[in-house]
Amino acid sequence: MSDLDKTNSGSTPTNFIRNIINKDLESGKRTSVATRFPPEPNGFLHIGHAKSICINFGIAADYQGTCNLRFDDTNPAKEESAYAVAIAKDVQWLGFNWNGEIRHSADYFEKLYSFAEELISKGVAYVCELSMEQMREYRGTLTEVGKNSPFRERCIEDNLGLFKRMRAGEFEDGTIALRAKIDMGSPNINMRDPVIYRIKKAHHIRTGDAWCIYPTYDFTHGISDAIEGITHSLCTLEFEDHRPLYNWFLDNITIDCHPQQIEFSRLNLEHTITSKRKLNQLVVEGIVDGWDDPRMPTISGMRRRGYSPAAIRDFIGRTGVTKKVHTVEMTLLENSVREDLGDKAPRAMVVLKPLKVTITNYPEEKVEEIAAARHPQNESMGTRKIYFSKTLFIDQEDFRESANKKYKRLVQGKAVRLRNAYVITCEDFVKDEQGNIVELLCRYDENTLGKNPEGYKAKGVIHWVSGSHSKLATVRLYDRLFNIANPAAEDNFIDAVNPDCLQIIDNARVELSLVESKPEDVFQFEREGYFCADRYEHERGKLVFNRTVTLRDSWAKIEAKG
RNA sequence: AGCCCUGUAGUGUAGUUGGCAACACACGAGACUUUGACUCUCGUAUCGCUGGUUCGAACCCAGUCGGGGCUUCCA
Repeated sequence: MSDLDKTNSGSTPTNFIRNIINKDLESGKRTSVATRFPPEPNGFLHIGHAKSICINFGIAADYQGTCNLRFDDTNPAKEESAYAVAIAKDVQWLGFNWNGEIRHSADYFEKLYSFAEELISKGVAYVCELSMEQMREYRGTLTEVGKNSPFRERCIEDNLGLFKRMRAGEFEDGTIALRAKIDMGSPNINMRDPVIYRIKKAHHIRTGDAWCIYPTYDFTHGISDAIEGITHSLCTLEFEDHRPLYNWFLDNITIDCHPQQIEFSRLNLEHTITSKRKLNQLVVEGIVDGWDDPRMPTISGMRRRGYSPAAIRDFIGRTGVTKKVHTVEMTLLENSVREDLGDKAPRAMVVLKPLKVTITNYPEEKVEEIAAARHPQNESMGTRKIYFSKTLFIDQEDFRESANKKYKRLVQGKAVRLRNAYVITCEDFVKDEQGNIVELLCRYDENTLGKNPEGYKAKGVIHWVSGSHSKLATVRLYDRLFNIANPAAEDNFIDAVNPDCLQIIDNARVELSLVESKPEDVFQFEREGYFCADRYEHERGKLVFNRTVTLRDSWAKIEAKG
């Protein structure tokens, strides 16, 4: 949790929810704060959930309150245990600890059933035998009021008996339901006698076959909040119209706690999709390699990409909390990632597209060991050994036969600094039959290790590795999954998938120190970007790195302008 | 169309008793640099629109226009 404090303390900006809580605490309406994160275990958590997690756990932590993790498992047809396991792990990985044991709405099924009986006894709930189609007709539309069900005035005793028979399994799915008796003429459709219990003869991941009737979300959620003593029930905007119903249930049952539901807007991210259905489609159609593919906006995908929990939390903090629909730029996320990794990631040199360089005036068998800083601004991170020899590799992008003055890399006849080593001058180059440059012939200046050359200047600094002291590695260059800002608005979002979202390089040359790296270790490959050793596939004998994010690249902008 | 919510730089937020519109990211210009990185400096808004109240309005009032959500026995 110390990691958490570092990024959040003091810098948490205020928002309308905190303002409400502050007032509640000042007025004495509340004396403590209790929140909850209530996912349905029907899919994997994504960046949108991260917002809800950060808000709920973050507020609880800042007010010395508690935050429960509760699985909202009221629909056995859609829920799976595997999702529940993955969700809990993701929450922990993000750096949060829930209060006590994991809760489940299913744990309250017996209480919920009693509360339903209470509503029936008070004459504000009834068993309705309208079919689903009929119920839809009776409900009316957005502009027309609904009409009362013919079963609405059934007597309390009959309702009680029928409800018991529902529980006993005497009716088939969809034939009968328990409804709240509210107002079929309400302009808020949620108040038009909503269903509170339906028949579902399905196996539940937690209660097994104990029940064949299941409470609906609206009935379950608020009561579960109240049972847990939640003070502020924070949810997304689409539940706004459900708030009157949330309150109605709590006002009509006997319970001594009435949490306040507060809605905030969902997180939308440019170039990203956060619909569970659409993310599933990407997986099913094999467009990505699974829910944890580094291109996915899932928590597990971002983890595999190399985004740290601190970076994700920082990003969420920067997006703020309001009720207005918004779409955040991808650069904001990338900035949080770079800022975090800039401090934490040790530097290393990796050549993605190797171009052989022969130092013509360097002795054949000589090898020099150089101690290179792991971090230019943080000496405490120490040094690693790199090796200089007659045969080196630089990146193909770092050499041109000729170039204008803006090009600060190696050009024939010009000098350049090899990062952490000597200044070299390119004298000649070799082309193959196809005209590709395959080798550079350069001289090195032996008086330039740790000092500037005398009488001339090196134009720039490029990275390199030694031919004899480097290893081959697989490097995956990830780019945004969608080129367009709002793929969700497309008729077919699959068509908007960026064809270049993954480039696999299997002959990258990495400096020797990287052989020691472990899965999930992060690095800055100098002048290229931040990378992490793959969580699953990276091993000592088979190095696999994923690009987390590139470095900011002002040269790309200059070059694009021409 | 009924009900509910929402409009402040390119983007996201702050602006809580009316008093020079703040911050971050992005973008542009420059400095520094053994990473074209980092860091630093400077620049960028007639607060959706119209009218009213006021010495003074992002903020108060009226109207208007735009964006979003709601018609699952989903959550």
